[in-house]
Amino acid sequence: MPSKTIENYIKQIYALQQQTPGKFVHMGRLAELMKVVPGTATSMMKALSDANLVDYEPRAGVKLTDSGRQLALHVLRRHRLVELLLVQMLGLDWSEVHDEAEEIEHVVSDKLLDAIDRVLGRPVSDPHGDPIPSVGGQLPAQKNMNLADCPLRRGMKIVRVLDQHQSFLHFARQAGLLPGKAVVVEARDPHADAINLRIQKGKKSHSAVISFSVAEKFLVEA
Amino acid sequence: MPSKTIENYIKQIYALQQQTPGKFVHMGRLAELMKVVPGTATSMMKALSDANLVDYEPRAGVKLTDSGRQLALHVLRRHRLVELLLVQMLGLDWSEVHDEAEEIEHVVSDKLLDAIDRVLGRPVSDPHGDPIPSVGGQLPAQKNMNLADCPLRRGMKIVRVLDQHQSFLHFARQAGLLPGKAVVVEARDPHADAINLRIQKGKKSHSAVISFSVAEKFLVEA
DNA sequence: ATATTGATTTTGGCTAGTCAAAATAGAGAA
DNA sequence: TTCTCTATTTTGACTAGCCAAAATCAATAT
Repeated sequence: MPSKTIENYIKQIYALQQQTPGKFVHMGRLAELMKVVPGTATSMMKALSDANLVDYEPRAGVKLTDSGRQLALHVLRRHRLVELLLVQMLGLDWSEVHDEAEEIEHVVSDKLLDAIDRVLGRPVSDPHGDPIPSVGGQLPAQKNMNLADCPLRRGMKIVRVLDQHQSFLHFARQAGLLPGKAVVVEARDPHADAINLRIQKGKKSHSAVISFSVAEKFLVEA
Repeated sequence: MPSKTIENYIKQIYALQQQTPGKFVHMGRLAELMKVVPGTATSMMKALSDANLVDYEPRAGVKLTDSGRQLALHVLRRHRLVELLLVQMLGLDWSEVHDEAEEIEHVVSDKLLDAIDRVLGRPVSDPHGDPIPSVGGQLPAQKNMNLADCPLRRGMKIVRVLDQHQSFLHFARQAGLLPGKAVVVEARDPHADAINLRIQKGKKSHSAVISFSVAEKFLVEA
């Protein structure tokens, strides 16, 4: 079994590869996000390469192999099912489950994972709207718009929040920007880096202003 | 935070101290149960002694300090609440939850633990009848009889099963010897090392024969 | 009082994962 | 083409846990 450390490196590489598909993940960036010095990342990548989890090109970077991607998706499935369990069955707040799941994801057996999947009713996404990979490691292709590029003055529904930091999620909830909520982009001003929103809250609605970089964190559909 | 390894040593020492209260736990026995060589146990005990979790007397053994016992009970609380969660909310079999909980018990935060405790309705014992320590580390004193020393021909109720090995629990269930079930000891023959039981199963009942050492694993009350 | 025996401790060495700091390679500037 | 700068890699060292095997202690037998 891969250690918790290995699973975390693989998960991080997977996330970085999503940002720039096809490109190598560089040691500097990886080390920074894993909070280790670059030399540590280098030696770890050699180990992962020996384990056939990554392709490592010296001075270029790494890419996940098929089995590396497989592992990443398996960890992601554990993480997201655990998050949903914590929110739906144990009543934890959606803003705090990410950190809890970060630990638990490494100790969930396949049998337990299936039990969780069953009691939750085979869900397809977690509390933040992130899709849950299938047992076989399939991830439904989601090509969503976000609040920075969706049509203006049209009713949109939030389907996913990309930033899982606790403080950001607190802000998101306080603003009413939760998965499932309806929202309209009323105007965008690139020079001011400002986007005006109207957010539905039951029968009422209120407005809010966010920057483009924040808007990109909210995926929406019509 | 104590590592998973430390928590496991402390838990094991606690269990051994329950068997022979007041006495030192010897390195040989501890090493055997932790599946390490004796030298490893010795050096670990020095570390735990430095951390003020045990009192270590060279060539005599160890005893838990107050904070060691505190830690043991905290781990036990996590273990037993997790077991109950797995059985009651996730539908896992009581015979397999021990091993799962063995891993999960090391990654459950206080906040999550309280959430589990809450949704389970502040339970006092786990699926095997083992009492759950309080948040403060209190354990209700249970002085139960067992099937080897309880009165003959009297209706008894099983309250706890001490052996958590999967195969033993399979046997226990198959024999109908689960916590909550009614049972009568019909006869004991020390020379044959045999105890005759009559086990209630709904309206019906069936008989079984077990040895004294097995009988000691079933705690009962009138 | 001495020798034997068995448990315990010590010593040296191993792996996983990490850091600090020196060495090196490659991309771009001159 | 050569120099410089920055990212990357290498080297040496550290901690937590572990094992193998030699050394030591204490209890018992002689």
